[in-house]
Amino acid sequence: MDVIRPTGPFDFGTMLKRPLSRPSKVAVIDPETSSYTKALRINRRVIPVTVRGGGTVDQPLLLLDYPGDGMIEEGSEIRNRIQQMFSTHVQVTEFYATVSSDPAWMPLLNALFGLRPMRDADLFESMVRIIIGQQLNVQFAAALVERLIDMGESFVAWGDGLLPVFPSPEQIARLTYAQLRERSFSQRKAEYVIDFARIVADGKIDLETLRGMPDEQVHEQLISFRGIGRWTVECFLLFGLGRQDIMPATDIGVQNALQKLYGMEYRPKDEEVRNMAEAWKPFRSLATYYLWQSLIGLL
DNA sequence: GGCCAGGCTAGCA
DNA sequence: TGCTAGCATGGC
Repeated sequence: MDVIRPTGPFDFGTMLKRPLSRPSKVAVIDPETSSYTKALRINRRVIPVTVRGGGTVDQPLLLLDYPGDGMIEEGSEIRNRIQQMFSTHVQVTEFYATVSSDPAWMPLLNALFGLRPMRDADLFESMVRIIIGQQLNVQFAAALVERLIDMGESFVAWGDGLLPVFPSPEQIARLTYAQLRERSFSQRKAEYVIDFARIVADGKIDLETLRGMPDEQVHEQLISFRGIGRWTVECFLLFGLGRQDIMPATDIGVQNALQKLYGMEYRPKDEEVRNMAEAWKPFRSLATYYLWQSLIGLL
């Protein structure tokens, strides 16, 4: 049994109960046992990994379970991915110190104490999910993602059954626009998703190289592709690459959350959002995540 | 039934 | 450079 010890506060149970998007077939969440299972693509292998929460919020544990259990060569990469996915290294205490001088934030901090951003396991999957999420309500976007997963028809053995795997770039590259159109994708969205998969499958971009680039350079690299605009890059920096100081100021959800948080009579536009966010540097990603969380109940 | 949703592109001034 | 109509579907 592989063990990760995040620094506290870290509330795994709350994280599982409050995913920003609806749970997906490729990520099995069981809030009762506080467990999360997902198949990770690592070096052409697909490995189902189960993460269980343990310990306390102040002294948390993450218990990893996967075939080969610590003995396989992918072990350290699995640890890395899980730490990234659950933001175990994020400086949440410093974030609290930064925003707690603003009384408006206190209810949010109290309700979500120990919550860390949940990131995507895989850069390709992350971008595809974000493209699909453009402009659509979260619920419908999640339904479209599920339909795409169904088309991949890829599974890995898990327990007594099979665990669905998010389609690879090659699998999506082989689809036709018409196939996605039949499943309620708009023509444009079908093109964006499939064209992006083809770019990756053809090796015209290596997403892994983006990990080492500064935010601005990632933006420059990605913005040139059709269907990828500023908002999409910012969400990719957040959910894919885990950058710490991103504020997608054009995001309608962020704008609504700020209007609600401060009881504003109008919805702030991007310029005003950027100005407000100056106060949350260098933790604007955490601020964004908490703002999004404030939209899904409890507050 | 109409407006809106975790936007983007192409076309136009 | 900056602005906006059109996209397309489901949720509320």
